[in-house]
Amino acid sequence: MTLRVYNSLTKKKEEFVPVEPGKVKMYVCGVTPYNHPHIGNARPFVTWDVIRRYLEHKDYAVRHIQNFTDVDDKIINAANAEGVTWDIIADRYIKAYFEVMDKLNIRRAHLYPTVSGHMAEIIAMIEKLIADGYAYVVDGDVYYSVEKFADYGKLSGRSLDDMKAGARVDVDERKSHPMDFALWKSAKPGEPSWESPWGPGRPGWHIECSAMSAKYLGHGFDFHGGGSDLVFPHHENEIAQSEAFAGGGPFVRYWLHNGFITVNEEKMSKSLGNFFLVKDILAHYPPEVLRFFILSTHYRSPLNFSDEQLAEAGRGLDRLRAAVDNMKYLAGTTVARGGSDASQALLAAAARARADFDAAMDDDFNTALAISVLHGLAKEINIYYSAVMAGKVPVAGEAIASVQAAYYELADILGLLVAERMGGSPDVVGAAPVQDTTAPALLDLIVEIRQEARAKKDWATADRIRDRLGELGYVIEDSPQGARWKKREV
RNA sequence: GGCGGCAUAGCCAAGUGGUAAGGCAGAGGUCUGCAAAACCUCUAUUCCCCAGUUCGAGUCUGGGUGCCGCCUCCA
Repeated sequence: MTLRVYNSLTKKKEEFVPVEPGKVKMYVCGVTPYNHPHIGNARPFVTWDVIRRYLEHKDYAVRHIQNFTDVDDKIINAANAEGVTWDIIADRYIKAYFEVMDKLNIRRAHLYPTVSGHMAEIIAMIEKLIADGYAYVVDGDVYYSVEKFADYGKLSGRSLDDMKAGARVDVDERKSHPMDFALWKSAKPGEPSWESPWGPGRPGWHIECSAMSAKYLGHGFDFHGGGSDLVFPHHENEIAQSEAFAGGGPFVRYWLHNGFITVNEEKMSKSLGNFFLVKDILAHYPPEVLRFFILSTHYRSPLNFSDEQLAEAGRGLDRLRAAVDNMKYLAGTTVARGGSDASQALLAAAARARADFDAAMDDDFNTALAISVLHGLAKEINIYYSAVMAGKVPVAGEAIASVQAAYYELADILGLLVAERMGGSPDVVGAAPVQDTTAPALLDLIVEIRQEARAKKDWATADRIRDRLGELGYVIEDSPQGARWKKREV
């Protein structure tokens, strides 16, 4: 099966062909660390984490680079407001970034290059752009001359004339074209600065990604992504810089952009002030619920956030988790063993789910459809579970193990159900298992006693035990095969 | 003003021109001592509206309407 991806540059779905067979090089625009990440920030990283997981599932060796823009006005402003240096702010929020993204089970990129760590590369790139006539120096600032780059506007689909006409900002008279953008900004008093051939200053916003992607991935790498608000001007400018620098294109083969998270149908952003911090959401919901919520919509579509939607996502995720519980229970149960037509049907369902899942993901990473495949398999598992619990079919241990493996494997591509597989806590996806052997033993004992009460038709005692355990967060389920307890889902 | 995107049930949401996935919520049923869980059935004669192309359109074309985004920092 071939992977097809929607390329923002061509505005079409295209078959994915890597530059080098078997390898994928991807660069994802990271955050400017000046505040705690909000959930709008979380979407691209969950999305790219799944993209990477799926590519690795397809046996590609993935090289994943994601930057931190640690030299920036917003950081400088935050630092001045607090009376600390810029690096204190950047370090603090880089830590904050990792703290929540780790909880969301986002695998770390192979490298997180920073602007401050790549001044030499950035300056060298600017020097060449000047030497080649694509940039000019004015009073210690360096600007990129958009008119020198014939393809300017090809990503965002706009022409220089359109932009000149629609310019809403006061034009700096020193620029030769209103859309020319800064490659290097001369230092103003009190700002952090670095030495350069044009005097002390700091890089413009866009040049870092051109310089760092070139260093770590080379020219013409496979995937470049980020939020769709980065299409213009950020990515447009990156193309202009990198293709001018390299003397040709393409800078990037496939551009992928995720849609926004909205609140009341409006874009969630720090500047609008309508954002929810990830850490605050995680105080009320398990991280996996947020992750599931994000993946329940195709990455290019807008995703409206609300408490109700998140709760609904949680209930949908519970269904997937319940199927895991049922499989685990069957695997550990003592009911009669042996194969059956039902177990054959279950194995067939698992094989079908694998194929359907891949087909969904091959179609531009359709996670919403992939989740529905998982729901379909969950249903098959539950049908089998019901049949076993009703005493209609024996348990086929090998079938269960095989289906469980398939289920976990698919869930893992989405980065879900990690706690179920690892036996960890749902509070931190992927956390170390909590080994508490006493509580299960006690619960087994209590359930056993309750079964004796039930055998004597002492319903009052049986119900009291069930009610009291319910208050403690444990659910009792009776069946012809006996009673089982489980911890109530969050 | 320029450029782009989206409109599918009560809610979320997928959908390759061939007769509307999945989830949540809701109703009924099976099972159960009662529950719970699970399962079964039902819940869009129809995909914003109007034309057109086609044997056939949620899917293509044109025109409306509404919403959103980018054009300024933004994932």
